[in-house]
Amino acid sequence: MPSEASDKAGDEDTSRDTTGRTRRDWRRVRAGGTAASARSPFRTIEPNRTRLADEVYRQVLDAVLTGALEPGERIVQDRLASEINISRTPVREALLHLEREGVLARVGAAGFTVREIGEREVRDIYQTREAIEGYAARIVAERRSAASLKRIERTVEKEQSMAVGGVEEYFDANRRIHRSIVDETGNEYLLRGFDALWNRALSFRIFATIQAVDLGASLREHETLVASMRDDPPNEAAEAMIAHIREGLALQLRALTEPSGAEGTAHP
Amino acid sequence: MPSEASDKAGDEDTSRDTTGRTRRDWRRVRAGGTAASARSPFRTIEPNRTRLADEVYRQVLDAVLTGALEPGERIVQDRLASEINISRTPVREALLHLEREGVLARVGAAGFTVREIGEREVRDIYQTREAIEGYAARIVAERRSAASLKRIERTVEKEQSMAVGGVEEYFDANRRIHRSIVDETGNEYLLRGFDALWNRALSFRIFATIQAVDLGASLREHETLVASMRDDPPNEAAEAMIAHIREGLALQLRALTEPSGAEGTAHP
DNA sequence: TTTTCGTATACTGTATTCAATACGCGGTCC
DNA sequence: GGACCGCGTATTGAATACAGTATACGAAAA
Repeated sequence: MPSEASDKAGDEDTSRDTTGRTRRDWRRVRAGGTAASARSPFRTIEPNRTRLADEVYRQVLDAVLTGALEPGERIVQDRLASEINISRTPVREALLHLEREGVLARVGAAGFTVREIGEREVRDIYQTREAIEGYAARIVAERRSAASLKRIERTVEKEQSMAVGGVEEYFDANRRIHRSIVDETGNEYLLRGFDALWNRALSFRIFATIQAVDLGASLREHETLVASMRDDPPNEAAEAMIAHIREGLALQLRALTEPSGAEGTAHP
Repeated sequence: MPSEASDKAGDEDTSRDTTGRTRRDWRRVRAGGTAASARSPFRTIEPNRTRLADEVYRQVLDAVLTGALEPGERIVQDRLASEINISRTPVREALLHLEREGVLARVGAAGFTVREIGEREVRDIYQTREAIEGYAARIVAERRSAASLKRIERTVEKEQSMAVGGVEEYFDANRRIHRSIVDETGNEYLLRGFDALWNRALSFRIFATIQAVDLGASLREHETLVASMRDDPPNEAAEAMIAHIREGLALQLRALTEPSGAEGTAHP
């Protein structure tokens, strides 16, 4: 059951009452998810607890991802707020959030801008991917769980069949494949790191520069990776993943320097 | 030059002028850090741009780290704000920041609490440390830079001599040693991940439970790690680091289950 | 006594207002 | 013509005000 790493911190302990009033034991409250009160015919209705700030966050991130907001473009809280007809407060919160994630940059009294990216940062991002995904491959290989491998295999197959469209679809499929591997570790921290990293990478449209790629070859590589996790010792599986990503970096850098469209195999 | 990974995104490009007014080229502005305007004898004096929210963030984090705020303890925006004599706005911002970093948890209409941690999360944290630090060891070993190794070695020596005090000092020294290795990768993302992870770990006082540890043995292990990075192939250096951390996890878990104080070697 | 219901209120989320600051434009001096 | 300087103003940061919701406490009923 991947992606469900809810921390059921089982400690229980009555908290010291500093106010003198009887009060709820805050240590046990909502320490993870709603624990589905057993046997009710009613489904818990998730209220519209949509925080406006989250909505704004999503919208701005999408805009950056789709390129509607280009790197270097200026973002003004007040203007954005009035554009979507809310107050500045949630807008501000969302922008600060994006800044902390490295997508935006605060620029003094002049607002925010979409951050740019240079070759150095591309390298760093790919390197960090190597750390996270290489380790994930190691863990999966260590566990050698048939179920895990099966799920990853299925993802590879599914995405393989779906990624017949343009480059965009392909990269999205690729992302889901890689994500499924990290997901299988069941480690919430690793997965969060992965997502943050890809968000950041995509926000700079790193992958958009690659045009002419051999999709088939790339997908075959993923099958190789799965095979390595199943059959090879853990450190070799990690090596394979790292090599896979490293080739992707090389391709990326080639595409950056000669923007005529890169040749060769694609491993974004 | 570690810890100074300022991304000098060298792209330059005049931004299209949408407003018609002459305006500054927002693409180049503050694309990372203050890029030290070349050759000035004066150091840029960072003005009192102390955002209140950052101050609050720091204070609350410190409180959690020192244990002044215990896990499960409730935090109310309004109360905190009046305690430090500012308005609720920056307090709110700081708390949301801490929530996103996993230190606090939002608890519906009842405010925030300091998040608790369970064994599962301890495992995840240590695992993620393996990913980041293991990879860092690999990179350092790959580069085999004499300067890098020297710096790490010096850090180990220095911290070794300083960590004669209590357990607190020892853990802090240990953290600096491990951090120096990640730092030598020069990768901003890895380093940020490392810091976030340790902040989170420390905020739960994971290490505080270990009492009786053999400091000398632990320090010798660090020397072994350095030797491995210098002399062994990269994947072996990574393996060594992972093993080192994994032993630390084992010790930690033992300490968690039998709170009588653990025996044996310490590798936090 | 224990459980259920109703209401006061204690919170957060959002809007609005106030204050400070750095940007950039226009004028001025060389 | 180009560099410098000062002021208006755009834009953020912080404070205050407002509204909605879930919590907690007390009263009533079983």
